[in-house]
Amino acid sequence: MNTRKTKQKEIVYQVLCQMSNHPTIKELYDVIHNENPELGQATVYRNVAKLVEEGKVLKISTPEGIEHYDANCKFHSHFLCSKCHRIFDIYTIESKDIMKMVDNSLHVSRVQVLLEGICNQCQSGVEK
Amino acid sequence: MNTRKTKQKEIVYQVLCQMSNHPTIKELYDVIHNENPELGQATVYRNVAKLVEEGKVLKISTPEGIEHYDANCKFHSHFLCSKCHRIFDIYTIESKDIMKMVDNSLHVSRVQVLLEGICNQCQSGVEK
DNA sequence: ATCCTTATTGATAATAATTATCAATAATAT
DNA sequence: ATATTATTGATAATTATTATCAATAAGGAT
Repeated sequence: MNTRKTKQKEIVYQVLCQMSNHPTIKELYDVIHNENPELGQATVYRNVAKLVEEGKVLKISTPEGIEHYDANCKFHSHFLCSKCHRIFDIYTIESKDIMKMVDNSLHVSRVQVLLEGICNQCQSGVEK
Repeated sequence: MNTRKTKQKEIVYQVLCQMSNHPTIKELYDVIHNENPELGQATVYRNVAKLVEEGKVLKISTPEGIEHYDANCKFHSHFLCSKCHRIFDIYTIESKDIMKMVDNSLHVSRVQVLLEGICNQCQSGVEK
């Protein structure tokens, strides 16, 4: 007996799966806590960390500091809007095409591509 | 008169330029503070942030949480070793090749590529 | 060169994010 | 059903970053 299946961990994972906006821990916790007031935030931290270790959840690091999380672990890239700070998915980049550009003596287990710029909506003047 | 040239800012930049190991703020501060005991850490935080804004310094975000900084702003990618946690430069990836894979209606101002894996040295069993 | 204005600094307090602690609870092997 | 111990919940502790504010100094004006 080394790792146990708990209601809390299942809730954390399920809620994250339903969120497609790459939430921060805080945003994830708020949603979870709303429907499960007894589920504490330390538990959210612990379980998200475990899910990341297990490879079931992706941690997205941006230059804006706070980490975002994504239950979609199939390779894809992200676009961060410097204005509205939202993260969008980019599916047109293939990891194998990036790997072609890397010396194959390197043992690469993960590739993360982050684009930064102004999203179409912010570009077209729709103000915050 | 809007922004001033200060000794402190110059020191922060020069020391970072001499460090090729992508230091964290703490590592940068330690080196700076060693030779300039009067230069406080809030000043390092402030000036690094300014240099990043001005585009003279690059902020590198990794899934390990803390930010690293790089005075080399010419496009290049990074390889993070999951074992020794060092960051290596990768020069074989071209940003224009990545941009070819992105819908060109998107206004992209920066591209960040991070590879994760085990570096050659850790791979070959040289223990920590 | 001296004076003025105010951006910047240094020291530290405040805030925010994350991790550690620990008794109580609950998952699972026996 | 019982025993073992991983996990939880609540909170304290820690760490990282930002804000505050009086003192300093950059650099334009005189």
